[in-house]
Amino acid sequence: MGQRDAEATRARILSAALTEFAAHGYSGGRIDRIARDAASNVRMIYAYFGNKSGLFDAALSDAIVRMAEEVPPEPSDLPAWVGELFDFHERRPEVLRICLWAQLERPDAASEPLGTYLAKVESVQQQASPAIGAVDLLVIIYAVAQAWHVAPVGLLAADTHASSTTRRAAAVEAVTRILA
Amino acid sequence: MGQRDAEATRARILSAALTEFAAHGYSGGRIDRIARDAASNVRMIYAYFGNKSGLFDAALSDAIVRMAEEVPPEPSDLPAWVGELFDFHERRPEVLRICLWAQLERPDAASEPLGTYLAKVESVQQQASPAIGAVDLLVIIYAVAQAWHVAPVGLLAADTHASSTTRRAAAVEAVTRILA
DNA sequence: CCTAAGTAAGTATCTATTTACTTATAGGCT
DNA sequence: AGCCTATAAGTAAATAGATACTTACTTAGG
Repeated sequence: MGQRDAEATRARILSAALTEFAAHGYSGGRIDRIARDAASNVRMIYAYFGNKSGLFDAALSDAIVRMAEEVPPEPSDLPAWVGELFDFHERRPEVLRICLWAQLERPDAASEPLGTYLAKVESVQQQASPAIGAVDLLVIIYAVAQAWHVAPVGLLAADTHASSTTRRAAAVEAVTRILA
Repeated sequence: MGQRDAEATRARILSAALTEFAAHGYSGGRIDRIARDAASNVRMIYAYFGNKSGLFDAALSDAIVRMAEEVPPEPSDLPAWVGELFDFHERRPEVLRICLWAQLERPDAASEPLGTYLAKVESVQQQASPAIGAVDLLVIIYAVAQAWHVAPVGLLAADTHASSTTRRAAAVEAVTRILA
């Protein structure tokens, strides 16, 4: 294990790719920058990931898997879960950003790793009411957790003395009321 | 007013730009395609809008203004308003898409036209509770209205027999409960 | 006939991808 | 053990195609 460590290089490239694509998206992301940031080489990227889209998809999957690990589905306490999702998005904004970008630029990419969350749907089913189905409930909770990240900046600026604490509380309270 | 109509050409370019940027984003959007789709010319785009970012910002502002006109703020009945917002996003997905893209690629662009919505904050103030402030409430409502457009595709696929009608009802119901 | 709308054909730069090359390292052979 | 070599890791430089933006020109119409 000297300077030649395939796994380590691969991991560095993946990490740099997440940063780059989260910041600039797929078509805005630059292979050269990723190679430089990873202290590696353009050629290695193609050796490991085939092409740009392969790299993007790998970075995306990696990010989703990481999220699924850090914020495991918790159907028994959905208000608590929205709080944890909120925290995660504050802690790791790159994950949400690359997901949003994937949604816009490559909507068909990496729907796979989502299986973890899908498994939760059934458990939620019982909490769902006739007015709001299980999947719709999850979709809404997911949206509430990231609401402040997709809200127009101009709107947020209106909140002169806002803190992430009060926002988090608002998200939890909203989901609590939805379930009431 | 023959074939030479500056206003009409400008409008065609703007419309084509909205379509293009909504589909591919700022850095993915192609000036040549916009010129072709507008049945105009690359040179005209630069004559009217200066450069690519000028064109993007113009298309974005135009879209936001159109939204503000079609779905006017209605603080007195927020559940009804979320329903109308939901309908608007179904009717004109380009507007939401270009807004999301602006959020990611050019977060500082075009916060101006949002003033219309900001004016509503005060009216909402009274409906806000200590747990959820006025701005946060608007942010959440805004997020719920577009929830199905930012939800991972894989999650939506789980909803085998979903319709926009039931989704709309879910959004309205969710906001109703939040306000209860 | 003069101004502004419109057109066509560049140009310089950028960027994904490849080709041709160098160096480290694991493992078989003596 | 110590050499030798096949293979995988790493590098540098070229290429081919896009793409934002310009320059030089043409034509409509008041």
